[in-house]
Amino acid sequence: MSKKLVIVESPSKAKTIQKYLGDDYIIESSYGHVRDLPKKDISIDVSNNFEPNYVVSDDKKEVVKKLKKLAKEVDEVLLATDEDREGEAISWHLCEILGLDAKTAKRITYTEVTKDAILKALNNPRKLNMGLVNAQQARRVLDRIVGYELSPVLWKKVKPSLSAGRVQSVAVRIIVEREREITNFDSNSFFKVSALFDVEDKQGRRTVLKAELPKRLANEAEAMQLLEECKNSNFTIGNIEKKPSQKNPAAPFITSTLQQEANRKLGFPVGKTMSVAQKLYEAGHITYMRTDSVSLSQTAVNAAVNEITSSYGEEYVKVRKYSTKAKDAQEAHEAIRPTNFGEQEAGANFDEQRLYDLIWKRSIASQMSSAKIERTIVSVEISESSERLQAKGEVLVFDGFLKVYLEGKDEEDDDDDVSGMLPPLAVGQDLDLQEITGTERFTKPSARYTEASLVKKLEELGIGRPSTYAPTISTIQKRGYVEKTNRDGVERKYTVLKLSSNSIVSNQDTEVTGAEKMKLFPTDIGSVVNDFLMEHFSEIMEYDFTAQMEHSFDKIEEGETEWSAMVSKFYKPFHESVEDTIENADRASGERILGKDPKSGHTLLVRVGRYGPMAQIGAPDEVEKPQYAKLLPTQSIETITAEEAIALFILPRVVGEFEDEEVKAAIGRFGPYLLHKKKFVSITKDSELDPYTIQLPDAIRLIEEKRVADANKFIMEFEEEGIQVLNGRWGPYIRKEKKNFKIPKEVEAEKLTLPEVLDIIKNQPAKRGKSKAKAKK
DNA sequence: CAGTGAGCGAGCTTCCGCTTGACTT
Repeated sequence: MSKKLVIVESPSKAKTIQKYLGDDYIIESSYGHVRDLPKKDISIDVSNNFEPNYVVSDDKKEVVKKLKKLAKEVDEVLLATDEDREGEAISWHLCEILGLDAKTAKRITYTEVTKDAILKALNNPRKLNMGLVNAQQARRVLDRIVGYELSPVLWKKVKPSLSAGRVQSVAVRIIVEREREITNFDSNSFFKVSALFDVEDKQGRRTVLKAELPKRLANEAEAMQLLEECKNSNFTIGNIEKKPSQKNPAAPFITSTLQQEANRKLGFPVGKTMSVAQKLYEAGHITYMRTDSVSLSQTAVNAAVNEITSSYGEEYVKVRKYSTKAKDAQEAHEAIRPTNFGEQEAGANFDEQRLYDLIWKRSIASQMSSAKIERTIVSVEISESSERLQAKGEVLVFDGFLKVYLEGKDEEDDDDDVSGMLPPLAVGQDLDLQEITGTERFTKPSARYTEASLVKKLEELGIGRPSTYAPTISTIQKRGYVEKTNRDGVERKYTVLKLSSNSIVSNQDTEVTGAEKMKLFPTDIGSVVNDFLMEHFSEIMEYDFTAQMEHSFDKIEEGETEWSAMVSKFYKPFHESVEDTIENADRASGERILGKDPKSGHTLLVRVGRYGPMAQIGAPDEVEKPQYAKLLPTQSIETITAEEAIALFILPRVVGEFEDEEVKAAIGRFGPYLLHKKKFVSITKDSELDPYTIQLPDAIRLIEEKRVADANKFIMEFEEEGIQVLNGRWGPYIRKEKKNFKIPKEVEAEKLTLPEVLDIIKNQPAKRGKSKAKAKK
């Protein structure tokens, strides 16, 4: 019997396929790409047709060794990597390292991991598609050139260790531009009018009908005028309009929509969604989670139909085919769905269970009938005004897919005020007015991005791939271009006019506006780098740069263009502008001159310095030694005012004297602190105190609290050995010569003896030392 | 652990897209 080796990309997939095939087949996994350009330098021979220097990555040496050995033992190797550009390239690299002839090697593909699909694929092997492989090489080489030529420009002109790239730099641009849009937004106020009427419901009970003025009124005077007219008006039902409508379910999940929905409904950051989904995938509960295809296999549709029929009834079934919107989608996999629809619950922990539940519901709902809704719009006439009010009602006639699942929204529309069922009403009916209010509202700028809504935007622009959304978002945060933070809102007053019992009262109310939770904000360094790249490398920063590139890749795939010719066409002008920029561009610091310091008369400016954003008094030509102060975490060089900048120089500030020594307040690397007798005391955020305004009594209290905490810190001490057992933030730990050691959970710290302590120190596992270990080499 | 911001120079940093583990301060 002849043996065959089938190579796929993912080990979980290998396991599944092994179940479908007999002992004649050995299914192994390549764990993704097996060769790549080394990290240390650009590794492309520009003068030799951009020849890439591919090497087997360190973490793939073992895999490659195993595959080589197996390839020798079998009669045939089948390349079953994903059916997309990257998958085709992996197969080609496998040929290269396994010594297979790329012209004759057997390539098999399938877009769903079902037994039928796999067997069909095995019977229809094809040859390697070198067009796809070459398009991938162009993609790889181009990304390397952009990343490895642009980043060093930033090291020279902005700050070391920064990075730029086709995907990440555009992601940062999106965030920077949105922030500026918000900063420059002029909020206008307007008035919304709504009325409450007393009416009888079906059972004859008094109930409330809410009606609104469909349009906005420009100002208080207009609102007041309408209310005045209403004072002496009668209100009657003018018209009742009923409109049947229907709602359709959303398509099954792909990576980007899963990330968005898990963020909206479960509050997961995108990286968490991916790692939880990975666990579900490895346990065999769901199909592959990195996909851009909304299609379901026939097997899956049948299973969903069975489940819907038995759980909800036949009238809830509607088989639907979804097509993928993104035009650059590669559709190498199915949509993300449960592998077994009969399994309503799965997952090893709460997070996995919740994510599985979401996937199960979304997939099931995608094959369910539409919800039927009857919308009613009732107009209310005002006898003394030409305006009309409107009441909207919605009745669910048939729930359909809503029985299971409704997609979440990114922003609540407060305009969309649909209340459920309306009471019975008749045309010409008179209405009893309870009250009418005119409420001042404000126009809002576009919302800041969350991780998930940024993924949505990137996907719309065709930038990035399912496997890179989460890593990209983490990269731009790691580089310090973007921060995910909360922001407190500010109070805002608004006017409410209320007409009731025939008199109009005007009141001021306050609301909190602009509060943000887990939103992406650009940092100053992010803005400075963005502006620099926009000025000197606008082509790469264009939102459609990737789309244009994809267009060229299509031509390579079709064999119209050589991949190196395409890269060359891009490289020449790009490299020239890199050299020109290095030669001629000024350093970028985002410097803004805010005016003069009133005390010294010297220039007051803000800029990004070596340690981040700072304010400075005195330009280099004015004074020998300028004064510097770091900006607060909430401030930015783009929006800080001169007053705020001057206030930064108040620190360090002497609060007063305590026990014959000065108490100083300042802000350091770890936030605000007090300094007294050479001891640091943090001014914690929750204490509502800050170093600018803190007074002596509060300062003394903090110092004394710290003394108590320090006193409780010591559990025991072995002075001769220089060992202490201390209470820390994460529980008790051992300290020796400035090194900390973890105490195993099961050990009671209070009862430790010296030999036990020494034992813990000796057996402490090495710290995670990836970077350190490498540095030593 | 907390205060820095001159200037020099060595050595380092960096991309995107496929995959999983090995780590948790």
